[in-house]
Amino acid sequence: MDKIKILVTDDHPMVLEGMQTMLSQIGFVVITGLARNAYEAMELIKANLPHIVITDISMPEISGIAFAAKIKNEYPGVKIIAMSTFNERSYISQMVQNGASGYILKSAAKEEIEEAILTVYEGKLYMSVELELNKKEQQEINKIPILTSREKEVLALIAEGFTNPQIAAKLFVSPYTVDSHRKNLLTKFEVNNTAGLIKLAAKYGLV
Amino acid sequence: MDKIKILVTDDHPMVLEGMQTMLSQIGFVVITGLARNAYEAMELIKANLPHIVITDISMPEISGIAFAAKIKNEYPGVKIIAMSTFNERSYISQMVQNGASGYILKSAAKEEIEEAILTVYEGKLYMSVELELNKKEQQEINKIPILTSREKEVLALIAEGFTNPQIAAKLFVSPYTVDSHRKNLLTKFEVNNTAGLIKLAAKYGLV
DNA sequence: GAAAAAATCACCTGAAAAAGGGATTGATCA
DNA sequence: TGATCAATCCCTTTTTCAGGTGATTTTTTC
Repeated sequence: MDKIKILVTDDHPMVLEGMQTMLSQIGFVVITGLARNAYEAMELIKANLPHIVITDISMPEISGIAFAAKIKNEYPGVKIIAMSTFNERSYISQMVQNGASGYILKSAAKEEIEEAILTVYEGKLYMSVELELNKKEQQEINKIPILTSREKEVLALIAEGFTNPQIAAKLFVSPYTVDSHRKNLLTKFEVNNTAGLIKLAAKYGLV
Repeated sequence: MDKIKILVTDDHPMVLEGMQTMLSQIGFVVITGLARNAYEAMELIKANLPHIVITDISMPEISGIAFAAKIKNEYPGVKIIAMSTFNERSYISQMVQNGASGYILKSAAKEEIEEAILTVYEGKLYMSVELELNKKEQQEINKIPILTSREKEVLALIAEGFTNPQIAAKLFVSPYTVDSHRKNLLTKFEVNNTAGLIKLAAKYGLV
């Protein structure tokens, strides 16, 4: 079979180096590019159209989250594997929201990266095993609701402390509409008031 | 002159790989070991006595901070360069307290690592230039309100999504009392509704 | 032992949110 | 082409919240 084309994006040269070394030891992949930021990466994607983009989550300028959205928008076929350090797993949900198919830690060993690439290449979802410290968290991730873009907007404004009328004015829609979105948010998050909503949203890194 | 002997400690294999590649490109250094944790590192220090130990700050089991103290205690002559990601710079002072002579970010390029090694080897202090943007951060930390224990209780229950009457029942007090606490919380956090309250509380790690 | 802070309780008002119902339009997709 | 979903809008009732004002009783602190 053809080799799986991979592009790696990370603002840390050290991580790029490490990734390059590791990936070069995997027979079935070929590195089509190493980028230090989303701009460079977009150029390289345009030039080479990789199968999979492995990207860091926290990068200056354009974050991995925004980057993922951009990729999915312009190249829906490209799979994305998010990469982060341990203490950033609150962003998992955001990455998944924005189209990531996999999530690995920077502490991942070669074998895990290999598995992640294969799994994602087959169209499945790969979540780092080191993430499942317990079953509860795993279950929780599956519980993270998928929000529409409008719902995300409304959620963000609610979190900022705006009331329905204020939000309605900002979005140029009727307060009734905002109320609908709000109700849908409560339903999706399975909570019964704003406090629970914001707490969960904060937990999942959505606000 | 003799080459500068360096040992690198990091729990992320990728970072070790990257460091190895980078350091091997610097003429005047030689890697005497790569360790994934403080235990391994102590063994390697014993065996080879490096001039400089470059260590990650956040590691499981023994943190970089404790590790630095250990090194300085047993091998006072060994210089230490702390390494971290961007969002950990609050630990700088602790590392310096514990004997680190240098601080670099994992995003450092080869040239900076080179400079850091030379500077530290000469007995001087090296601080990554990229660190200085924390006046706002400092201010924000000072803004975190001091809550009474009762307020913390109430805040936690609000965050759980309970209403004032429910909280009152749980705490065996009047709903009026809960309401008072709630209002004090809003005042202390300088917000005007629950959404803002929970968002801030989540940000500060209080819920 | 006095002063300050924390915790408690009370009442009122008006605004907002929650919970319930339903309806229309347009886009997307199988 | 029929189904689904997102986004929009509408209505009512009940409950909760936010803002204000004021007071008493513990507990802590100086």
